[in-house]
Amino acid sequence: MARIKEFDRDKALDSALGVFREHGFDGTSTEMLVTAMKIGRQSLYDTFGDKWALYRLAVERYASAETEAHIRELRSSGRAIDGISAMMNRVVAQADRACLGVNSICEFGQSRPDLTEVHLAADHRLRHAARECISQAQDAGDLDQSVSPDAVIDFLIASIAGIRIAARGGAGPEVLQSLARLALRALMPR
Amino acid sequence: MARIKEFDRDKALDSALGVFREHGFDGTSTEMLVTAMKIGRQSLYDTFGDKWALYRLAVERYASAETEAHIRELRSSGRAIDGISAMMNRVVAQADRACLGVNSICEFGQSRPDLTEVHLAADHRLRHAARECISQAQDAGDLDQSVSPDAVIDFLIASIAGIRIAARGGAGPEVLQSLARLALRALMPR
DNA sequence: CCAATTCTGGAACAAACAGTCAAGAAAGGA
DNA sequence: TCCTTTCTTGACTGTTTGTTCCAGAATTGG
Repeated sequence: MARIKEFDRDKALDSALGVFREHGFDGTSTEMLVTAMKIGRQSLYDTFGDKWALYRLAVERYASAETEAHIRELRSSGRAIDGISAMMNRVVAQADRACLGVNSICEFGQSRPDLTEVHLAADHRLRHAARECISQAQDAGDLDQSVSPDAVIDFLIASIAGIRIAARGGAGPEVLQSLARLALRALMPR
Repeated sequence: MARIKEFDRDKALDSALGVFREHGFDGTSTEMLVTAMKIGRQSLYDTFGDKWALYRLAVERYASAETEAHIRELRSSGRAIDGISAMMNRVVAQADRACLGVNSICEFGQSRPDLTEVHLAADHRLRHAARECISQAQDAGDLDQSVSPDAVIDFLIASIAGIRIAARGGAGPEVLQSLARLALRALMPR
């Protein structure tokens, strides 16, 4: 058993994540992985099990980091609505890099229960944090009260996915910005 | 050269489309294709060239049919805004089947120029038809005038993608319905 | 400095892959 | 009937896949 050290493990996982994110699971070969991770083939299998386990781990890591980043933005400002804006702006700013979450949902749908579990966990975590923020914004009169917080989150998440797909399809920054602006418009009080 | 007859060709292409739509390009083997299409391997290669050509053709066919369906809904009613609603409702109603357009953009991004071309053509066609409809709705006071028609189309397309990703991720009909409703809300006059 | 551990590189594996070949069945027309 | 074209079938090729095995280099700890 040859495990690589903890420090390199995380860096290697990040490299694998980058490949999966760009090429998907089926589009990524072990050759591409060992090259990008700069470790031997054997170390890969000893450390991560097999290709699928590595993929699942990468998705898990990505989902966790992304969720954390969303929440950080949500809480970045005193006014809750500004936090929501900040979250969407971050998505727009980073839309040039493919989203592993959207990618994996697209590639596998609901066909892999262990993957679905990962998505559900991240969704649950983000939903929990966002609910609070959204309620605040509603109380402050910055968000329409007639839309339930859960519906708001669903809409924001779907809008984020839409923005990322648009970006992957070639849309420029100004278009993405407009998409985010319109998404927020849907939630404003009238 | 053994070409299969025109009638079967279309049915076979539809079958291939169904497989690609569910499993993507890399996730689909020629074995799966010949089984689903119910033709011999040789007929496949003689008729369609190779796997990639068949895929491109399937995407082209799908994009064309989907664009046509969107436009049909857009023009289904006297009031333009009702047409837009109808388009979104159709998307919600059919969201249980994966979208080959979203799928192929997710899988290949901008890396295949011949694919990008197909997407651009469909986008152009839909945009052209929708512009007219949106202008009408704006003139009728059913859509906010301050948002440019092109921005409206981009937003609608992105929202459709978002709805479809949500569906593939497991969202139920009532959630999808709510997403569509909120998307339209963003465009309403205030 | 030695010995155990950890990692690398290359070779090897069976399975699956996309694509080709050739022989024959089916069908259609004369 | 016979001949030509159209299509199916199954075997075949070379490549690539994911994974494992093994010998040796590097690193580590005592």
